[in-house]
Amino acid sequence: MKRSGSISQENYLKAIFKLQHEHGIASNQAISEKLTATPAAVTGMLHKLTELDWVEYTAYQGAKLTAKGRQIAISTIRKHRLWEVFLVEKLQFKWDAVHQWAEELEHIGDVDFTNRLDAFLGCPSTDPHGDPIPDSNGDWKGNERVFSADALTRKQKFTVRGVSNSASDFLRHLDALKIQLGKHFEVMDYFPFDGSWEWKDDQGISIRVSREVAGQLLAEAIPTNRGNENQES
Amino acid sequence: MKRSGSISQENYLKAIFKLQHEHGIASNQAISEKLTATPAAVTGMLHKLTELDWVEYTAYQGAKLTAKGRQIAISTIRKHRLWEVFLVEKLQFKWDAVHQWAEELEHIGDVDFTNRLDAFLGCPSTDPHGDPIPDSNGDWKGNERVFSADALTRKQKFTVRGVSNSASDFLRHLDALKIQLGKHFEVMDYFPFDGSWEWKDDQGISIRVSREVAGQLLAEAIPTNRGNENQES
DNA sequence: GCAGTTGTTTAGGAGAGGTTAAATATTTAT
DNA sequence: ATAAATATTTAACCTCTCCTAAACAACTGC
Ligand SMILES: [Mn+2]
Ligand SMILES: [Mn+2]
Ligand SMILES: [Mn+2]
Ligand SMILES: [Mn+2]
Repeated sequence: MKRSGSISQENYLKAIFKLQHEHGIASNQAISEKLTATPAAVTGMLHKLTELDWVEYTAYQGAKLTAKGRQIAISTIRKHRLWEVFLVEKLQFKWDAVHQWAEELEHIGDVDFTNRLDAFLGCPSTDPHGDPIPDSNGDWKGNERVFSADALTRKQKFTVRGVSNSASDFLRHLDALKIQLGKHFEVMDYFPFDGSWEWKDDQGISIRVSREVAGQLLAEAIPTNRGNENQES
Repeated sequence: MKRSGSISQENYLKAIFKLQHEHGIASNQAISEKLTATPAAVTGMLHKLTELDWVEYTAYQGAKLTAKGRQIAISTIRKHRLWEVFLVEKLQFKWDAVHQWAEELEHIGDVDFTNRLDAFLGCPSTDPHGDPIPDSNGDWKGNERVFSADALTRKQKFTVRGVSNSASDFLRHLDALKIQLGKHFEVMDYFPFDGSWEWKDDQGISIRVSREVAGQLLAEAIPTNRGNENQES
């Protein structure tokens, strides 16, 4: 089995998929920004994707994926995230360096290939940035208990679960702060003056975290332990 | 660092590299057959590659790689063969199924990426078809003791070292004959009538091998053991 | 409700990499 | 040496995906 669509088409479907989740519909402009193409190019491609029946598109309104389009988008995202796991776990890339390569690798391989990669990696459920990896049926479980770290409250203990921004400079900044996925912190203080925080890690080491950082970090609250130590399964 | 040339350009350089080895120069027709493109397309691309200084090309004569062209070709071949090892060793693909995917994967990754992949795979020296894998300097050691299996002589013991044809149907035929790389055989008989052979493996199991098969198998002779059992290191 | 701003589409065109068919070179055979 | 066969190049055109500039639709403010 060959690639579903061209590389460019798969990139469009992926972009529309993500925008549809955020805004219900993917506007021409939003797509054009996400793919750094001109709005004119987007209009042209939307016509083609409509022809292929992968997108439903009303002029001046925006685009939504059809069932087939969504399937292709999800399978591309699945491949992207699996390759990212491969790059970090097997090739020892840092998490800020994998996106560019995954952006190319995601267009390679059919269902069988992807399932083999998945199995080889031990069927991971999230990628190096905490994003869920769809299974071979295109299903995944979002973690509903995850929320933006700027919604934390004093004394709250939490686990870092993901980032809502995978830009290299942000990820390297997290490295500098020694913030990694899975790490536990406790909220020590909040400073309304600039929206910054003080968090303390397991070793009792405190870090100062800016509003910008907290706003793009995803956290999961750890229930206050009442005679029950291990919340992690 | 990004890709050296476009995917198409890399495919041309690879084809020219191989043809140059076989015939000293890559003719338009040979290239066109190897890439299943029309001769007209080849002429066009040779002009472009000449512009880039990756190829030296004389009209009606043929093409040869420049130093830079050879470097790109070798690095592409290195990636191709490393990915093939990955697909067989890590994703459990059969050796007849890896070429198609490697043909796409070979265009991904820079020098650092490739070296990481190489290290992860344990710096293999040959791919699943016995072909040598260039190191990061573009050097590799060909095995001079390897020759075509149709040049064997009766009573000769040998090791299967490679295939000179990686087509799926040939590889599956070898699977059916239980012929694998590294396996030892002894030549029991040769039948001039149809050029076929009888070979016996380690377990004393005999197989009949056609002229076509022997002609595309690469063997390495095992020196007749004079009080020296293990020739393999 | 109408002007202005903003977003979208259309028109025209570019470049990369192909194709087919015709024109040329080159090689082979007589 | 010349005619025929074969290989290569050129010419014209195609598809894909992108671009810029101009036309057009849809919102916004008042
Ligand atoms: Mn991509
Ligand atoms: Mn990711
Ligand atoms: Mn290729
Ligand atoms: Mn191979």
